[in-house]
Amino acid sequence: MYQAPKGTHDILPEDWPYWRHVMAVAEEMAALFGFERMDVPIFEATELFERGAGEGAAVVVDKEMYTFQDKGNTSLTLRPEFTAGLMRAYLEHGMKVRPQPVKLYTIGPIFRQERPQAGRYRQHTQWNVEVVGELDPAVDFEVMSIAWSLFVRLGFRGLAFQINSIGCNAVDCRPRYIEALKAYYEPHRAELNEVDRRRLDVNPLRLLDSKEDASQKLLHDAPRSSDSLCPECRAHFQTLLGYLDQANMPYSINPRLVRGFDYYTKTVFEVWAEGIGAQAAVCGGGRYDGLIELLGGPSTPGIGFGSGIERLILTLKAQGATPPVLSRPVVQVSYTGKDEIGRQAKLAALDLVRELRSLGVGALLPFGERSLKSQLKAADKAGVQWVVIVGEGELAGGEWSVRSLSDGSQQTIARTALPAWLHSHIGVE
RNA sequence: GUGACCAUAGCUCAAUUGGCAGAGCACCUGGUUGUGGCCCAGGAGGUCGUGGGUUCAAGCCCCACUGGUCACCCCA
Repeated sequence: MYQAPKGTHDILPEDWPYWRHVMAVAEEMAALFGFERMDVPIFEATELFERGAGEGAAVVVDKEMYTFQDKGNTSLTLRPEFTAGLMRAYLEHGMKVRPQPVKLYTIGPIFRQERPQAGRYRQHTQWNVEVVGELDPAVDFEVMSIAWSLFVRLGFRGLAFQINSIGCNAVDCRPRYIEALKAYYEPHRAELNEVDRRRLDVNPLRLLDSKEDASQKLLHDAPRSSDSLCPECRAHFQTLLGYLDQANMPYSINPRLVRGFDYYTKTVFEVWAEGIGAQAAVCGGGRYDGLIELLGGPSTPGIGFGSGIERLILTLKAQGATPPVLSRPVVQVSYTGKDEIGRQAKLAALDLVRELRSLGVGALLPFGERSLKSQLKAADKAGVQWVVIVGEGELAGGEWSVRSLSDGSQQTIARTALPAWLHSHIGVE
């Protein structure tokens, strides 16, 4: 038997109500905040993602990307994120001539070859929101607000922002902070395990979200990036926190919240919700003022976030939320009879469902040679309100039987009057 | 990539010391010629994840692989 590739999932009919609900609310929020949808290809030139990730992360990134050669020997990669592709499109279409900032969102699958675990898949679907071309902290606030609004609208409980500023690449900002961090940890090198010693050498910021016991103890007194910001980054951060205060949006400054890639600057944030254990974050984002320049464009600020739909649905289910019910057909047209009468009845049923559907009335047609009993059972399971029965007596009299499945009552209605009658009785019990 | 646990019908799970493959739900049919839900009866549905090995005999023991879950690594 074939099975879906590791880390991928089928979305079954019974899951679709959740998907439709989450996507509809995301679209609704985008409209409310004035974001426009823009879609980018599912694969891009490999180099885009490699350069987007920066030198330091290239090795790690390569390892987890789905990269392949096409028949023209071009190296392509299934997108492992949205931001790089969206910024490529921003540059390619000269979007800097549009009114700034450009507010974009997109929804679609992204691909990373990681070991699957709860809420983490090799193919997952992300809602991604970006604002390009404006440095105002109010933009940071706007982006955080749209994420927040989505989760509130979905009814999530236990919501809280985690926020931090990791500064910029100015010498008196993050570089100075990283030196301070190294200076703090270096005397304790012997206490660290192998993984954290490697972090100390390669990516000291990552020591901050280490889950190792020894590092946990050291964390309490470790220097905080938000205390080591240059004047500009400090002012940006303080202004943003002021906006959050004024809006009464709950946050905690999390000095351990960092990002792995060099182009991230200033604001980083996540939203945490009750629900699915180790993966508490329902969205993660940050400011990337260095990215567009890294891709060969003019220095342009940007900020955005991504939120995994699968994880949102897991959270919805864990919190016991149910998506809105979908409208389903309310009528079934059943037919019965032997030989020529059966054929006539089936033809009449075909005509009636066609007419009902053209009036916008959802109608089901049973198939095969099932007994009337079997057809009624199926109607019950399908949840229809009315069953029209066409058989020998009905054909002879020109009046068709209409049975209400809710109370079992049954009446006859003239054939010509039936579509209008049903149309006016939809939803009426 | 590392570690732990796991894999039997569509789903949830049984199967004694290694000795005939099972249940509930779901699906189909029937319970008198044309009437749903409840009930009753019957039916269909399995390479016991895959491939090797041990054994007279393997769902059960051993090995490998594939996949799942959880945590780590990493997290654009």
